[in-house]
Amino acid sequence: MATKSWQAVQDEVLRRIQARHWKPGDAIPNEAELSAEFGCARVTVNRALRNLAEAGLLDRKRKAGTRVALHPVRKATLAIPVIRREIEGKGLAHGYALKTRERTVAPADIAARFGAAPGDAMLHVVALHLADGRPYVLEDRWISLAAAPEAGEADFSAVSANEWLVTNIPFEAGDIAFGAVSANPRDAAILKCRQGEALFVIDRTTRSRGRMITTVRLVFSPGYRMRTEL
Amino acid sequence: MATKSWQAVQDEVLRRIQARHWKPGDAIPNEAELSAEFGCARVTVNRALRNLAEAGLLDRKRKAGTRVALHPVRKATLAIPVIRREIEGKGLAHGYALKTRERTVAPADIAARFGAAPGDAMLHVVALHLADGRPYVLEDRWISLAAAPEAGEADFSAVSANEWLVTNIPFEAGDIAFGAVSANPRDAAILKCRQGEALFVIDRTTRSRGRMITTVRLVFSPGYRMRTEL
DNA sequence: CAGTGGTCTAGACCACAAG
DNA sequence: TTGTGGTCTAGACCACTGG
Repeated sequence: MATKSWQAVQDEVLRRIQARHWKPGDAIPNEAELSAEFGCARVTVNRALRNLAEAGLLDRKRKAGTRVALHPVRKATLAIPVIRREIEGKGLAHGYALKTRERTVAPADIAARFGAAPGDAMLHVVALHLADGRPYVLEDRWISLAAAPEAGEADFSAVSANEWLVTNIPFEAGDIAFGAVSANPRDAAILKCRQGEALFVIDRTTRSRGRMITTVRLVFSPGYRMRTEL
Repeated sequence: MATKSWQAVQDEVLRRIQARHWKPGDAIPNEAELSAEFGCARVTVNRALRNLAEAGLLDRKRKAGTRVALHPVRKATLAIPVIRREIEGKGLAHGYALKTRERTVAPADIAARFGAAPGDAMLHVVALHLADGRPYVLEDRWISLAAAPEAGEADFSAVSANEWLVTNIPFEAGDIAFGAVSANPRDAAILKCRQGEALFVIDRTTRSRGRMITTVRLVFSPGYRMRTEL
């Protein structure tokens, strides 16, 4: 049997897992044996197995070998585009309205998130994104002027802070959380929904050059759903 | 300059992007040139650049070359473990209580999701997962008995349908959506929260052997947040 | 047509971890 | 200690696609 490409090897291994030929917890043959069986180079097998391991279907350890994952942790990959492009990607017209933009000191909870001194200068920007003229998502953002002084020059009236940051500040790392909140009076007023309505939110903080740059809460209009395949 | 491992190459390329040495939209040198500069094999450069492209930071096309992405689409990878393990992973005790389990025909909306005939036999299972004795998530699931007849034998009183399916039905593909809903009377009663409270929900459908197997709505207790790094 | 990324190979050495 | 995956190399051919 000459299984050539790494994708063919991956497919065959996947087939054996799904056919329960190799069961969860089982050790599968090592790379040398598989490359002999498939009649290909070991690197080819390595690429296929590495890929499956990244997908969570295999557990690999040096010396211990490769095993079929007992509890396959499905990895869903969410694409998080710039908001304008997310809307345009749905074939809708993107609209944008800056609500407030003010230089101020960070309130305690925000400062804590930044690990910043409470008195540090920050920029607080609130804006609404629209899709075909209807409220889509409320962007409530804090930017550290100590970490990103360039942001002090941008006025965010035409280009959203979301987009300005992506194109102007090199990104490094961050964390993101998803949740649900009840619309507070401000949310309801801006998004034109009822108070207390369930809204999907994303909280994101971004670090760059080792420092906290920005933290944002995105509050989506009622009914918003974030989808992906797995 | 001898930059050896593919990770070192990746780091150096990342550095040049973040330092705006290579700007968004710019074409960067081809693999042969970079491998010469770094004093390594072309495959090593290929691995580094491929990785960055998968992460959304580079756009690669044959003949056209490699460019720094104009609108880097951040990819967040969500790990979606079995619920029991998610709870145990937080150091909490997992509890489980089956609420209802009934053989019935699919209501129209569910049948539509399955692409099944409205009269097809289905299994409807509702259960509550607890963390340290407190309601954690409500699992409301439909299973196609036509596609997974083995499920008819399982009673789901001790092992949740979530876990039973993962260990007994080979997975293939599916889609997943995240959103927010207001607690309806049943949700509120089971999760012991107020009606109308904002709840985070996950809707997931899973296909296997080319057929729809199951669709589930997970309704989380108030305050639940799903986190990840990016 | 020709340049660029995509992949394969055979062989080698290394790094980690189980016993 | 030793087996296993992780990676690197040099060279080769292929596949796509822009000009």
